[in-house]
Amino acid sequence: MKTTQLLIPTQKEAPNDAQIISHQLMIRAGLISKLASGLYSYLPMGVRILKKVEAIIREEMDRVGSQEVLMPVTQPAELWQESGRWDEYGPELLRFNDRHGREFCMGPTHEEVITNLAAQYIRSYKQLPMSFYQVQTKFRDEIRPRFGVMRSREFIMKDAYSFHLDQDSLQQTYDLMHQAYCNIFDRLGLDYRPVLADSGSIGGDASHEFHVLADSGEDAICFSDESDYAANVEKVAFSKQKATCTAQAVEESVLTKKKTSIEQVADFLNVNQSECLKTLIIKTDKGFKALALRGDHELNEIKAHNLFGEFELATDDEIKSLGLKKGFIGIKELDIELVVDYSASVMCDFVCGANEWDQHLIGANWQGVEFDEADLRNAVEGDTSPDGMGKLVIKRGIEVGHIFQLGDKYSKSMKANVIGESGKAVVTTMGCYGIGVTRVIAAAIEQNYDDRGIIFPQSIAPFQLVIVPINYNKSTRVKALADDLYQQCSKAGIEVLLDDRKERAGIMFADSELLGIPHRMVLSDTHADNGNVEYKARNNPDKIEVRFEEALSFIQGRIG
RNA sequence: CGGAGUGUAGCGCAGCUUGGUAGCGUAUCUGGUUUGGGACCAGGUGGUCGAAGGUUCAAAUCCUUUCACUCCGACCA
Repeated sequence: MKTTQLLIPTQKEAPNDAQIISHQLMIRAGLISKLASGLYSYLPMGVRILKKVEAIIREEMDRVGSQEVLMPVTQPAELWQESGRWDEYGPELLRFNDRHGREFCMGPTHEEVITNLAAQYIRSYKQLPMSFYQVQTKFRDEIRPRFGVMRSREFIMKDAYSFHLDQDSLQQTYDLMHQAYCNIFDRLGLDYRPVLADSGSIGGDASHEFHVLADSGEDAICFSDESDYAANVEKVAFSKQKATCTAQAVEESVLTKKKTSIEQVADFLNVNQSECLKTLIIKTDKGFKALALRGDHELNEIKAHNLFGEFELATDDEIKSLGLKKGFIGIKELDIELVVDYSASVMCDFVCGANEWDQHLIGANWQGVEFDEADLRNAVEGDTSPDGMGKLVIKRGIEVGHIFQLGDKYSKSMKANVIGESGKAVVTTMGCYGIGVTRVIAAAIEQNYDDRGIIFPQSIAPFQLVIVPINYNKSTRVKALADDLYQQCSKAGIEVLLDDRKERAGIMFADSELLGIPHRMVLSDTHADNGNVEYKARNNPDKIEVRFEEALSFIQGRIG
C-alpha cells in the first residue's frame, strides 16, 4: 500500500495522559485513538496489527481442534442468575435494561453463554471432548482503566472453553492448550513465562497465567534460577520447614525506646531484619488473631484471606483495647490466638516485642509458646524454590493469558449434562482459556522499543517492509525504481508500504521507525547511478547496500 | 469508592495571583527556497478558554455547582 492512501496520524509528542511507553507509542504511531476513559478506536495500522495477532491465535487454536464460534456481547440476566454470578459479580459487570425493562449485561466473559450452548447441543458422551473459542469484544467496567489498551474497559479477548466427561480428558486438553499458548506467544515473538496461578476456591492446582516480562508489568512473578518452577509471587506456596538451628541464647529484655518498626529495632540492636519477628494483629469474623512473621517478610493477604476469611488489620484503638502495645507486640503471654508463618516458626534466638512499652526481647525462642503454623507470607527474592531446586528470582510481568480448569462450577449450575456410557446423565467438566488480544499488542511494545519508537516483531508488524524513496516526487529515476521495487515486492506477496509522500527524508525515516516496520529499503538518485538499494533492519543500526536486481530475493531472505 | 491533580486550537503548553476584546510551539492549508535524518521564509485556517449559574460596565481570570480526564490503592485478560 501507499502511505498517501492510508490514515497514519503520527505525532511528535505523546498526550499528557499516556503514562507508559506502549500507550505513548501506540498513540504517537497512530495505532489507536482515545474515545473516552478505557475506550479506544483502532486506526488502520492498529487494525492490521490486531488482525495479525488474531490470525496467529486462530491458527494455533484450530490446530488443537478448537472450533471457532461467535457469541453475543449482550447477554440476558437469566443466564447469569442461573450460574449465580448475577449477584456474585460486582459493579464491573455492566448491567442495563432494554425497552421492555428486561435485564441484560455486557459480557465480561462467556462461561454462561457457552455452557448454555453446550447444554443445548452436546447430548452424548460420544461428542466429548469438545472445545470452542471466539475472538470477541469484552466489556468490563473497570474501577480504574489505565495504561491505554493495557487495562481498558472494552477490549478484545480470545476466550476458549472445553467440555469433558472426566478430569483426565480435561487434563489432556488443558495440556494441549498450554502448548498452543506457548506456540502462540513464541510466534508473537514475546519473552514470556507460563507461571502457576491461583486456583482459587475451585480447587486443584491446574491454573497457569502467561506473563510477558516487562518492567512496567502490574504483576510480580517469580521463578527458580535452577528449575522450571514459576509462579505469581502471591501464589508461591511454602511448606513447613525443618529448623536448622537450635535455641542457645538466654532470653533477655532490652530497652528499645520509641523503636517501633522492624527497621528501627534491627538498626538499633544491630541485627538483620530477618533475625527479628514481627507480630500483626488482625480482626476476623471470629475475633482477633495475632500473626507472626519474620521481620523481612510481608503478609500475603490472599493466603490470609483463604485461612481466615474476611479480615482487616486491627486499628490502633483495637490493639489498645486488647491490652497490647503497638510497636512492641511480642509472642509471649498473648491472650489471643497466635498463628505463625512457617519460616518464622523455625527461627531461633530472635528479637521480638516484649509486650511492654519500649521493651523488646533478644534471644527469644518458641519454648512455651502455643501457636498454630501456616503459610502466610509473600515470596521474596532469594527464597528457596518450593520445588527445592534453586533460589527464587522476582520479575515484573504483564498477564496476557490465563488457562484454568473450571471443573463443574458452570456445567452443574447450568445443567450441561451428557448421557454417559451407562445411559445416565453425567455433569460435564470444563476448562477455560483466555488471551487478551489487545493487551498482547501493548505488551509486545513494552518489550520491543527504543528511543525512536516501536520495534515490532516480524509476526505482528503492520507491514513487513517500507520503501523510502528520496525525492519520489522530483526524481523520475527514483520514482521508477521505487515503483518497480514496490511492484516486485507486492507480487511476491510481501506486505510492503511505499512512502510516496512529498516529505523530506527525515520525516519518512522517523515515521517508519516510530511505526516499527521491521525492514526498510531506501532509494535515491545515488542509487539510480550505482544500481544499488540501501537496506536497513529496524533492530540493527547497520545499513547494507544491495544490487537493485537482487533486492527482492535479498528482502525475501530477510523476511524468511 | 477513598486520596491527589488537570481541563485554554489536532497534540504540547503559557496567560489566571493583580478581571480590560485569546497567545506560543507543533500540526494543518497556500506560495516560494530547500531535499539522506522531524528544514527555512511569507501568508492563511482553526478556540462558545470543559459545562451551567453568579458577581461586575467588563470574566479564561473572582465565587458556586457540575461534568470529564489523569495519577496512587482494592480488581483483572
